[in-house]
Amino acid sequence: MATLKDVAALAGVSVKTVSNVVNGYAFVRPENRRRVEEALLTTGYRPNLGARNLRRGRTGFLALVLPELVVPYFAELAGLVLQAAQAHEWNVLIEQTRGTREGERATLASLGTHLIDGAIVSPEALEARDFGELAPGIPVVVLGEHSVDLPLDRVGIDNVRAAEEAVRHLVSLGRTRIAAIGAHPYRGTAAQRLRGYRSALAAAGLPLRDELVATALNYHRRDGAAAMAELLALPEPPDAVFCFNDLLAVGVLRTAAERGLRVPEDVAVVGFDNNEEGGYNRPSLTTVAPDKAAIAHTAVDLLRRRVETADRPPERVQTPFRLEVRESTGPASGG
Amino acid sequence: MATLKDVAALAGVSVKTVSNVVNGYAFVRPENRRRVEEALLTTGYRPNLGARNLRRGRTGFLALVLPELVVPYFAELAGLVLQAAQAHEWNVLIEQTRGTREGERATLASLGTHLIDGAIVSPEALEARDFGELAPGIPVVVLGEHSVDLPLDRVGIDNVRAAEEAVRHLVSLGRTRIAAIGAHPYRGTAAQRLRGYRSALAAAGLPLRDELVATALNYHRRDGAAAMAELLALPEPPDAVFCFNDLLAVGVLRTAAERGLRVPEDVAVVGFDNNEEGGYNRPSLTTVAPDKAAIAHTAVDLLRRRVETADRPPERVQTPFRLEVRESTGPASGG
DNA sequence: CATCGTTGGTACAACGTTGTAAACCCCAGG
DNA sequence: CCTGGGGTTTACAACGTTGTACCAACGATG
Repeated sequence: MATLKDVAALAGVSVKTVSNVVNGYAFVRPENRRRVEEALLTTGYRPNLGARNLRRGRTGFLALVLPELVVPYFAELAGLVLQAAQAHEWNVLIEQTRGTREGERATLASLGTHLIDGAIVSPEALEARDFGELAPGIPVVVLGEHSVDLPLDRVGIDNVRAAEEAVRHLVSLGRTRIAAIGAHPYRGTAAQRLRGYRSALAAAGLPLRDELVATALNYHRRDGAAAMAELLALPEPPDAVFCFNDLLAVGVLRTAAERGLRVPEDVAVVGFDNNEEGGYNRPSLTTVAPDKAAIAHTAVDLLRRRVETADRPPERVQTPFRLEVRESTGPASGG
Repeated sequence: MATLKDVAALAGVSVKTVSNVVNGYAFVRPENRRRVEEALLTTGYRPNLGARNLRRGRTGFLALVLPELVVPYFAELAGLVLQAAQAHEWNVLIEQTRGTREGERATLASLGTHLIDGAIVSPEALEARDFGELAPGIPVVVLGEHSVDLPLDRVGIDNVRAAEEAVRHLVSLGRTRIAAIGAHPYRGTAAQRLRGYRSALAAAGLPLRDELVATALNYHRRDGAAAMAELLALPEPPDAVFCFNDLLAVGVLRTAAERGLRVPEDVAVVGFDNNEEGGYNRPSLTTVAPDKAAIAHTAVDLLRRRVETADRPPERVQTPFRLEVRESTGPASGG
């Protein structure tokens, strides 16, 4: 593969002159510029980014740390981050943590090797000190809530308000036994959504029943199905379910259908994330729809600014969301 | 961030001795080794991979080129490739092409910049010459079929046989008007699956009806829904549909339900890819299930061998698949 | 004609790492 | 005492790029 040296030899100029042409330096004699450009074409020169970055002190890489790509929310988000990063000439390195604290710690630890300019991290189980100890000096932007407050840039929606809106919607349909699926021992977003759920119930004057709050250690379809099975075994089963993500809701819909329940007539269901999948379900899924493109774009932009000037106070950006009302809480269902 | 030089200064030895310790060179005096290791700890040294790779001529990166992450099949595959690559100490760079020829050309072209050791490419619209011209000398493994035969390593299932098996299954249910959705002007896999569809019909003595073969320029849910709407507008609509991927099938199921058709009683539906989503649909989706883990693992391994020895004859590896029979072709449905 | 500023070009060093080769030390053997 | 040969360490160059400093040529100015 051709290097600057090869091009220079062919064009009969110095290496630096070729470098100047490549980088658009103004003062090059037309004659030389022509010769260099010709040589560039015939050799098919492409800059060695590794060397360039070594020299420039930047790597051109950005890490995107997330639990797993099979979860549609993260797949969609990753796609959008890829696009946003492209605009800033960043290559994206995706790392899966499998959502475990060990996985997340290991990933963060392997980050500190000069090969990335910064990281966008979507944590699930991380604790505060993990960041400080394991990724020292690396610019980091955090997606969503996390349990402990850290001086890091952060992007996400207002989960409390979003959950409130979802539950208020169920209340407005006349539902009184509204369950929640997705409580979690240490996930920050889960705590926020639970808080919104509770405050909305309280605001509506509905009682808080512990048996209607189901824990989910994972947020996959099967966990939603399992949780719904337990809720339906209650002496007084719920007439509405608020799920902390769409996958849980899909599992809920499946279980409800298997038990012969009609949605929304017997049980109304609301999800969270607005995965494409939910719109094609039968019934289609009412869901909290965060503006994922805004999240991706904002995260990349925050990271860019953090990389440029490290000594800025950390920012906390809230991106918009809306409630997407569909059949699973609608007036009539196809089911 | 600490460099070898810093560590060397602290330990009172030369840079090379530190390098030797870091790389496990045998002949270092115990006294010096101890001092260096101590200095490594106190400085928190981490090698600059950019520089190391520049020197070694390897980058430690691998590109995964695919149409889009929002398509569950690619998200699942990407997750598995990430895992497989980790075992070989490769970082994975994901590039989205959006499935267009221009996108794929641009991506391949941007690859030739020394920053990756090789690429795993899942092409949709690429033509033969694009590879040769745009990614010269870069080790490439191709996923799935593509139109033109090229001397490149390739991994995939036998799409013809897989499609045959799917259609045979529909025939065995007594269906006679079996439609196919997903024909495509230049996608290699589409051509193969169409061939399997045709040969299975022929083997069963069923007529080939052109109006039952629906083209889909994209393989998203909405395309399946649209194609199904057209098929149902036929004077004699199909009693079974074979979709070239699960997303199309999900769209088909949705449209069928909206028209009040029962699946599988009125129309049986088979998909392709075995996305997790399909198992939770109502009815759950019968589908061709390729062994994605095997595909990912094989692709990474082929690439490793190609990088190590470039002058091997290209290999074509076929990975296993099975037909996953579920409710959408089963005896009874919940719908 | 000397001086100056501008334009165009080059040599060199440096980014952090590792391979090569040479130097150093020490001890055994002649 | 010298020599040889191992173990141990180091200086140097190189990977491909770009910033800095410097040099050369030129026309304009005094």
